Amino acid sequence: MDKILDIDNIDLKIISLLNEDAKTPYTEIAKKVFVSSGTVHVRMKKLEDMGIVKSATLNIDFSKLGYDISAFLGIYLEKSSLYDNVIERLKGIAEVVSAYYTTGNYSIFAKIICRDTNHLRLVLDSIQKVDGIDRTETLIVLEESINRPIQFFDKEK
Amino acid sequence: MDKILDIDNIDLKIISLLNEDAKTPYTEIAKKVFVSSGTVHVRMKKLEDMGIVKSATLNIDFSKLGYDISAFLGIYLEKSSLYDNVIERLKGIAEVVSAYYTTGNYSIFAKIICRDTNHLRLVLDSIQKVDGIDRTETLIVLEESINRPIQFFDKEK
DNA sequence: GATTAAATTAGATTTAATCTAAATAGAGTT
DNA sequence: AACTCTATTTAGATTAAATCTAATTTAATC
Repeated sequence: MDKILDIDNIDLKIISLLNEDAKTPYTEIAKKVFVSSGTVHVRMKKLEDMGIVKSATLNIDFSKLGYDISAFLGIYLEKSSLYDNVIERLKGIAEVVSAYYTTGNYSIFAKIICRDTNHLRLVLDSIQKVDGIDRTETLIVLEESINRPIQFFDKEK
Repeated sequence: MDKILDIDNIDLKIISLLNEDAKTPYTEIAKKVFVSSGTVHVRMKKLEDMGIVKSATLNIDFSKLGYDISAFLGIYLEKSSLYDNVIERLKGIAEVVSAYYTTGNYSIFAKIICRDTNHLRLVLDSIQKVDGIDRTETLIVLEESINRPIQFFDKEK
């Protein structure tokens, strides 16, 4: 029953290598993991079928694309029962890239990405207008010091 | 001088499409953007050379890999001048996946991913032992309701 | 409208992905 | 231990894509 039991070290190594660069050819992965490229295919197919590997995305430097400001938002709701409604509304705001239900003071914890301070102001306005949102606290990101995938294998040690 | 001027709608469409699925063949991207696959290559090479597209990573369902708990940490430092030192120490903790310098109360805002509550406790312990960290506030993620890339083109409208 | 520079394209070549069938390895049974 | 069944891995063949090059088209400037 436990999905984790179906995953061995070969799977984890494949995931780790592809997580560093998802465009690495399976033939190259195969060499590093000491199996055939066919096996890499079979394993990746399994991982995708199991829903463990969902897709591959680009790692984009948004600031170089003119999206210079990102911010975390702590959102307070009027009633916590409004959670689902508010999430649906947030999905309609393109600048919202993530939203979480978390323990702590906030009802919703979200992240937004904007071009500049003016754009940020517009986005905050549209979020504050969403029915059910009481108030928000904004943590503007001034520096991203760490941003990396989980490390399954400790390289240092 | 402005990097954004070098980027046109073709670039943005290519990025958008590949951001949904980075493994989409360039030939297929080419059809959707109405250019040749050679152009997609040239554009992607340009975007990579400019550092706009940094790499491609897998989108992994960590809970299915046994990493069931993620949490945001608001970290208070004894002195804000200790920022760089503390970041270096956090880089040594495998479970820390991101860390930011933000406005607001916290000196550092970080995210960690753990297997279970016991693992979380161990990681929090090791973080609280880092020299320079005064105290931490933990926001445990109970549900991830939104997690998506920026949408350059509004699909809804 | 001619000239130059830049970007795009088609087509050839190299490389990788994918598929299939055979070989191997593993687990359980007698 | 030999046998059977099953699952996994592999090599090799086929299909498809990436990559490279040279030619063409497009755009910009005079």
